[in-house]
Amino acid sequence: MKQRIEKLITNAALAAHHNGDLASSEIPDAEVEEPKAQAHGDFSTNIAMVMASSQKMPPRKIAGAIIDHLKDPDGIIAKTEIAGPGFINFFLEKSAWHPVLGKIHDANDRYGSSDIGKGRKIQVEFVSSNPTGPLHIGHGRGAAVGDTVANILSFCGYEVQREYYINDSGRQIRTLGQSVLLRYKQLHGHPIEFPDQCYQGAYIHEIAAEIKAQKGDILLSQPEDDAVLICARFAAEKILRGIREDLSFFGVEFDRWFSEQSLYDSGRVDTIINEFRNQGIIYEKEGALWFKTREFGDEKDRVVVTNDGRTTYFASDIAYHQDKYERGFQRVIDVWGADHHGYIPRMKAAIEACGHKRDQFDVILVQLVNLLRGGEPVAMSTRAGEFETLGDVVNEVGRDAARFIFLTRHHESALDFDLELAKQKTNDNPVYYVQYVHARISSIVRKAKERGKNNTAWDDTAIALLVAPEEIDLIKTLARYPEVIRSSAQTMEPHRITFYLMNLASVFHTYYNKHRVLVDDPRVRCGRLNLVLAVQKVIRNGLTLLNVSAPQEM
RNA sequence: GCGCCUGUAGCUCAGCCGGAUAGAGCAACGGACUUCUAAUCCGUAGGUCGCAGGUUCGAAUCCUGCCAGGCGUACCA
Repeated sequence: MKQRIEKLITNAALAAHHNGDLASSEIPDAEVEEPKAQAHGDFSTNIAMVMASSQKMPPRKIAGAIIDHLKDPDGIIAKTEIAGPGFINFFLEKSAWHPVLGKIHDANDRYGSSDIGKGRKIQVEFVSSNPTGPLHIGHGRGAAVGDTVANILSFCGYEVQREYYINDSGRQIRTLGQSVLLRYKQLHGHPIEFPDQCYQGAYIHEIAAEIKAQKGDILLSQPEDDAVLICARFAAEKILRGIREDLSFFGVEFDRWFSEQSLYDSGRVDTIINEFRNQGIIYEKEGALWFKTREFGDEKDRVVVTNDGRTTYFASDIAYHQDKYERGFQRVIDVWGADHHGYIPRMKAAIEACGHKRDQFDVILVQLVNLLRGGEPVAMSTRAGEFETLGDVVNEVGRDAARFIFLTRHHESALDFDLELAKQKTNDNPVYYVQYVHARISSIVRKAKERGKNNTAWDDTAIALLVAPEEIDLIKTLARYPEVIRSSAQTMEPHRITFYLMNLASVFHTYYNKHRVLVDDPRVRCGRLNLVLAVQKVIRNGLTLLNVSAPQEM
């Protein structure tokens, strides 16, 4: 609808120019918004004010010229007015809104989808938690954001791939092996000293016990390095299995699990380091190899190989991201914890050094989650190994509530996640508020069938009877949905959909409390049934993007 | 020190590529169930948009400086 109005305005401005009413041919794209105040109409534009300087005319006069040339062949505009310093306000006929329902009816579960992605390949990499411990609630937020962004982009015509990068190489994996081996020795009655930097959690004990059950005391007689490696591999595999299970339980499925170690095994890391060396963007200093990220806008150069010959995490990350583009992705999106934001400039540098554009790489930063129970913070120290895992949380509050709550904030705002609140089935808890709409409408449809009053055959004359203010409000809200999806895709902000759904739910509940759907007049009933069915479709559509269920009853 | 993020109603947050009188939920208070699910709705009240300048016809929104909180600033990941 908004786009239609924009078109009418642009055409009118062009016509005004051809007629000599507007001097300059410089016609900016009309920007149309929905005014906050109802008195300002259904839509308004500031185009006359924007054009004032280039046209060298007072805004209100420009507005007048545009209105004079406005063509409205479909008769959707009831009234226009020039207001304030030069706004043009549009008041629409109620009948202008009715076709929206037809569109939803026809598009069904594709309503709101678009082709802005034009089939371009895009990759979303998210979670990518080290396999050194179970996922915690912060990873859950990253998972919800990444998964939903992927859904939205796919809905908007991108070819999306979801990927999880497994950091299965390097020091932290070795530390994991050492931690397990120590606990294993302890189980065999050896006195041990357990260093602070080792992983403290109870799961380390469990893994050690499993190894003991499978292998007995055989590791005790092996060289330390071998034993550590065996423990590391065993533990990482086991933990990764748990991570997959937790994610799957949370409704997240990846297209690919990409191993960091594979980049070393295939020699990719060495290759890129040599390439950069030949290009002169990697140099040696004090025994280490440095990548000139400064030349690409970073504040200082970064080490890729340490002076004792170990590659850094950054080195494999360069190879990894290069590989992504070689797989044909035009755009790459990484979802990171906000505490990694300092890493962005060097990653952008790497992207550019590999011959790609900086804006082909985006990072979505996700702020931390404070886990609370009844307002009291829950201890969450990974080092001490005291935490509730994502699995525990999802188990306790349910997948729907967890996913929805993660998306009730802008991803860069810190989020308080209260376990008690998340379980509450009241309107403190927005998930149920939205799901309730779906259930209520399902109930209406069931009742209609029971009473044999379920004729919903499309009938323009029945739709035309939807003229109550609450009905028009509802249709207007439904009309906004495609725009919300588009902006959500463009900004990669999934919370826009969550907010939209809460708003749609609110408008629906208001309508529900004021009007009855199953009235005696068959045509009014048919029109209203079609209206609520459209609401139900959009609610389901939006919840599906969030991967939250749309229940038939509650 | 430098960089990034945040600061909007008592609380939790939207709005931020400039628009008209700044929004929602919760909490508070007062109402609405013989009806299609009260997990709902209606009403009242609540604000120096951190502070100070600047740009503009117009600033919560853009720019500068300051204040407060968080994070980062490794030959860690």
